[in-house]
Amino acid sequence: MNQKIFVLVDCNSFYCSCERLFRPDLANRPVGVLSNNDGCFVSRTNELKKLGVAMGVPYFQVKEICDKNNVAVFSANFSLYTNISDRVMNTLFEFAPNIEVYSVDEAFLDLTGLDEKTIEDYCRHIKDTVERNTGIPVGIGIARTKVLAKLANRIAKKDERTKGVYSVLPRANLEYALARVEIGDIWGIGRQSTIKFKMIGIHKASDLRNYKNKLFIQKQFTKIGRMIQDELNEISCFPLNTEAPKKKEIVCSRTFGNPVFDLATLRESVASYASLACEKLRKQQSVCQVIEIYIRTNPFKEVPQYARADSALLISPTCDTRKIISEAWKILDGIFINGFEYKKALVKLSRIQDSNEHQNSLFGENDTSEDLELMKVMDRINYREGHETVKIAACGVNKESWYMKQVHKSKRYLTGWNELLKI
DNA sequence: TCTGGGGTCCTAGGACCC
DNA sequence: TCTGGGGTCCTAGGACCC
Repeated sequence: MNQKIFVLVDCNSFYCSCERLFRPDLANRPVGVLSNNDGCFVSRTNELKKLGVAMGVPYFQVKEICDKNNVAVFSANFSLYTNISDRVMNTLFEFAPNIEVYSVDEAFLDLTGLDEKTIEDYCRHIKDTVERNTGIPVGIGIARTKVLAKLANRIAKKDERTKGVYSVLPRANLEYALARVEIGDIWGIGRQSTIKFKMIGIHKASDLRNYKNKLFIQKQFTKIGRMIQDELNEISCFPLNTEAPKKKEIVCSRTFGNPVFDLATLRESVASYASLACEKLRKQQSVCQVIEIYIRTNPFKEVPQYARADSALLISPTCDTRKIISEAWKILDGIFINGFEYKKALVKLSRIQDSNEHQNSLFGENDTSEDLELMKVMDRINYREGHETVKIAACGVNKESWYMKQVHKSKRYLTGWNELLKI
């Protein structure tokens, strides 16, 4: 039997590592990156983790710790991270023809067929090359299945003796890893399932692997649960997906920098999010037929609460920002109630179809070639000259009242001519 | 004062059909 | 007393991921 070999390459503290690239002075300082609006920590270096700052914790709750320990705190700079991610992935493509770019900081490589005696050395070579080419440190896990590669990767990162590469191909390593990793730390097993697993006496990965009643697992934890169990037994269930499929839904939402009370401002934000969503829609050459709008107040604040969503089905699918905004506003007007303190709005496009395959409507207003050409020109200008160089007037010009706060943002070292690193 | 954003998959249950 | 059976399609909501 031709046994598969999956390798998971995962960037260490990815956003933080990106920030460090341009600030070598931060090499030994704790670094953290915040979510939009400078809300919560979404990336932390080991130094910051050691200070007890947990993933997802609100910044204001640990600000004192950060100040006291000279933590370098950054607002998220996603265009920078995406750019560096591309460089990392391009380097990985040199090592394997079949790659699944799983997220901004992770990729699975199919290394089936390589000599198992030397595969660890090969992976160390991959690791060194990525670090040399991009400056981003990575950890690598090697296994027969994706779930096990994830598990191996976890050990590679946690255990310094591995020096960042760990293989569970050897029997002894596999047993060691399975006995050590908690059930809740397995890829695909979240909080709810962890509770259920523990109730039936499954605490470690090895417990699940050895559990005899597969039917029960399937019944209680769905098909996915059974597949995870199989993967722990080195039976591959999750294949490598080398092509990124088109999105079936496109969501754009933001928390406001300041609370919003009036419909006019809410409309501006919804128009802006709709524009962004439409750009993504056109980028994958799709049209959509359903638009959903959601607004809500701040659930953390002691004020009267309100949240509501509604959607509209278009007669003819479209990717025209103007039509989407006008529909979005109709929905918004229907769910808006005066007197609340709004904190967030969301735009979701769904029933997405291929733009050249969808059926035109006999009755609705289909996108004309002029409409499509206009959108194309807008996208081209904005790509070349920067986001919102041209935009629909509905998005507003002065976004200060609602636009997100980013007090600690680093420069656009790679995407803005005026902000290139000076040496 | 201050708490993120963007996705996918699965299942149960209702609507509907013959 | 006693009230079909089987199938498909769709959607909402839960769970999970990074």
